[in-house]
Amino acid sequence: MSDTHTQLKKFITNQITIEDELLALICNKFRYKATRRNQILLHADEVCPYIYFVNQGCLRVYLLDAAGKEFTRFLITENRFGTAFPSFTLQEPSLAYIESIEPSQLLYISYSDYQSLFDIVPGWERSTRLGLQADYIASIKRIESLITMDAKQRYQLLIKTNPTLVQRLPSKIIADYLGISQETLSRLKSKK
Amino acid sequence: MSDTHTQLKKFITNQITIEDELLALICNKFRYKATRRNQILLHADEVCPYIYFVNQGCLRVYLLDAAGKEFTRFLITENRFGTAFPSFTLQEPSLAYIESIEPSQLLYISYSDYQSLFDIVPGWERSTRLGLQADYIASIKRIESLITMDAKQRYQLLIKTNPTLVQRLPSKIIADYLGISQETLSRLKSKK
DNA sequence: AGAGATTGTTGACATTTGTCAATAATTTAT
DNA sequence: ATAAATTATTGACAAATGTCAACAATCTCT
Repeated sequence: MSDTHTQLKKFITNQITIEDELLALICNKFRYKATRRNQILLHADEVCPYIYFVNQGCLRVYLLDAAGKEFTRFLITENRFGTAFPSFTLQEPSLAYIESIEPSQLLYISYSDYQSLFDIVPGWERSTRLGLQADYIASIKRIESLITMDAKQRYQLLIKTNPTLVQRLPSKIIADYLGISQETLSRLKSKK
Repeated sequence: MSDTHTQLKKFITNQITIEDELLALICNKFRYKATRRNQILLHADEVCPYIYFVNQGCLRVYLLDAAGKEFTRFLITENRFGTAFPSFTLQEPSLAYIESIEPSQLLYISYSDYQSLFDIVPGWERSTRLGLQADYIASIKRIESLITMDAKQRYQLLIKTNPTLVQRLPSKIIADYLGISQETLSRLKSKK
């Protein structure tokens, strides 16, 4: 486990002060998994059993409507946690799919292990709260961009806040993350 | 304090099991405030000093762009917590304003008292985490509605999930909460 | 109760964005 | 390396929504 869990350890010790034994207690609950490109980790209507920590690669949480159109709820890259959050948290069927859009190296923990850590490890609740705070703030910013900005402004914001993502992912996916069509994004790019 | 804090107590005991003395310790940090209609509680560019709990009435967290256009980030009604979350959490200048759109009865706690409770009261961290989880899930649903639905669908969803809000607030505010113009909303309503 | 302010409605038109389709470019898998 | 699949671009057009303006309806405050 040594090497596979170092990023997770760093993530946690960045948030809280914690003894090595307790940190190990947390890390022991996380198992390692490598995925291929486009591998589906969760289908809609399933209850999401895991929350993932991305060591390497990229996860995409997306919705699929009746017409087969896809909408990207979240993109999760290195050193971030990600899951179908409502489904995992409430243990109810997911509206979203999870896939690894790149070959990825992941850690994952089951719902029951995740829950047990709240009682077993002092500090885990704080670490989780801080993570949630950050994720919630990010989602507020996203809502704001969706209600106040047009397609072009949102694209430029994304380039500014997450330039790597834009370079790294097919623009098809960037487009539906921004809530616009592939064609509109293509036109935005050519017009400056 | 008896009566003014009963709703808050109920909110907390709904989430966690807690002894009366500890619950009192929490409640003691919350002060009471009555506001008039349209009273501004926070201006943009100020660091938000408080998080509010709404006993009665309604808070609105909104953005104002250079052209004077308003965008409603959140509406907070009875028995919910609300604040300019990024500003309060990170103690940085707010992009948003907070106003009470109705005459309201509020409880509020300062940032430092809020922080101190994490260390003083076992259970407060859990209560906060659970609240955050719920708020984060709500914001994810909102993002989804913004990227997957058109104006009409979003309006119908709001009617379904929050019928009271739609009746109670001026449709101007409902419109910019939905991210659409007042005129578009007016047309949606007449066309069914 | 009534004046003034705010909010809501409607029409005409502009703008943005989406959709469909054809083709080009790129990537992937063998 | 090459064929097949995927992704990106572009054009023409349609649909959704925004903007501006005029007016009506409704609140609100004294």
